[in-house]
Amino acid sequence: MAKTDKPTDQPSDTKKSDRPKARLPRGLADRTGAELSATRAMLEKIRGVYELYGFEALETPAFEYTDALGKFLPDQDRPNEGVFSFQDDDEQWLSLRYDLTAPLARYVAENFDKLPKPYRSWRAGYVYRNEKPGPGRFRQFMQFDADTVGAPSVAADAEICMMAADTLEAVGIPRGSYVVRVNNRKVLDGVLEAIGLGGDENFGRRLTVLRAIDKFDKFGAEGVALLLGPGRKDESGDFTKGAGLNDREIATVLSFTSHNSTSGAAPLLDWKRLISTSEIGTEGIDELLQIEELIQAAGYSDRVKIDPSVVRGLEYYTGPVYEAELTFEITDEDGRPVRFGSVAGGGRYDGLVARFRGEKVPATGFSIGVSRLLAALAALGKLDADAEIGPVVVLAMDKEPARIADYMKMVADLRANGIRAEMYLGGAGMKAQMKYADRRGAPAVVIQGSNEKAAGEVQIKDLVEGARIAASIADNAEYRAARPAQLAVPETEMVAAIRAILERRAQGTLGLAD
RNA sequence: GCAGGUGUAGCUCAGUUGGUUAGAGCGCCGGUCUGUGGAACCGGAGGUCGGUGGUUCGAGCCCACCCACCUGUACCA
Repeated sequence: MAKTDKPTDQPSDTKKSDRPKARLPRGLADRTGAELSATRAMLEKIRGVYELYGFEALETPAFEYTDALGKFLPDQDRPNEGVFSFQDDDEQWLSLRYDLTAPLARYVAENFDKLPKPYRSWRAGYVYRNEKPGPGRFRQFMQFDADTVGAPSVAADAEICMMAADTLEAVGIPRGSYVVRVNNRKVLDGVLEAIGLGGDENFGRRLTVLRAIDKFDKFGAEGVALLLGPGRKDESGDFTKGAGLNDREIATVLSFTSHNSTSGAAPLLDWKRLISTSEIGTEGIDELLQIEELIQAAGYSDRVKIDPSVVRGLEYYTGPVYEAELTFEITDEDGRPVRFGSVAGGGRYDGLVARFRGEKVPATGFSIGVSRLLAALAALGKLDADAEIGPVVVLAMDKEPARIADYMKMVADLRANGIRAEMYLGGAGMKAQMKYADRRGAPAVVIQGSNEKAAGEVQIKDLVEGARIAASIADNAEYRAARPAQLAVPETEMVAAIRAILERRAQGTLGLAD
């Protein structure tokens, strides 16, 4: 920008206070190079597993009619509570999807007659939730779902649990560093019945109890007991009201849910005796026994385990529920342990399609939180995070049109040979151009001033090698004079020389681990 | 939503008992340089001190309200 001595020379006709502030809305994120390619690679791996299991692709739009999405209808005062909503020309409410299951239910209901049953599909895409963002929690995030619609058998549930395990391993989570935990909502219902919380009038308290159980991994048995009983006070002194159960009832609930993940039929049979008075509970246990049997037969017992503390979506799931949890711990930069917890979850939702069709359509599905899984992989060091190799940069040493044409020709030659290349298009001098090339991650630059031009040569500098050599040169004058990792070649050999550098770089990357 | 905390340049922070034109380091942009990334030197951009209102001759500093962010918690399809 030109030097100015008067503020009236402002190039913009807007006053500073009128200019918008360049800022990202909270809870959203920009993503660039390495992260994007890592995401792409991960999505490909997940897709590979899903398709191997026989699921087919489906894409639905980012928004739907609000009533098709479910119970989160906007009201006049707070139309965007929880979901982002807006009105169409004809006043109908539309909402951004908050998961990929509700749109699937709509799609299946709308196309029911055309689809093979069971219908097995996968979907990947961004979903939107208008809630308070936090670390690792965004208002736009990606999910990757697979669902089987029209299959009443628990074999469909067992299959999805096994697929979840295969998927986590495919993206690089080692066996033993995760567990897929399975429960059955019917068992929890049976427990609730056993402590006298059956019936419509206890709906609210049932929710409170289930929410308390869901906090097991966060607060432990004592914390959950407080939430089941009188309530719990957190670190800031804020108080959470409890479910008001008495000691015996609390003990009953905990006798189920405080078990760690298990496998084998024995504990299940114990639990079955405990809730033998409850018909629904007994049914739930029987389903879990079947799942356990299928999992054992397929050899997944070390990865997929029964765990009666899994709760998941409260008013949503009707049978088996599952959750994939990462079990390793990582410490953050402050040395505090970070748990990633659940990276995927799902369950059976026999009521969702019925909303549209009246008749029950049993379905079971599973959703991976792509962003969270990606963060976990990054922490594990499992991301293919080789820094992207930038383009070869041809420096614009002279700015006359004829010379620019020369540089453009060089770039064209490189591109014709499949080498990523560009001419420096900015207005700055050579030093700034070198900085630019450095920042772009360029493997090499091509330099041709008038001297080189007269000699029919170009200077080619290997930036990676150059940086290495430069590290041992302290004095600036010496550094400049040395021109490290730079060689002059005839113009006709420019492409070959660049290619040699790129090949050396590609090999060097493998050995750079030390 | 609730509870607690924090707001001065892109980042990390100074800023006297309230007193002229709000500073530093790092970063950023450019130059010194027919030339070379890092280093050095020189120059530059960048702040209505989170916002609004109040007290005062005078507010970055005091008061009120609001907003944003952080931590915990609630909710989470």
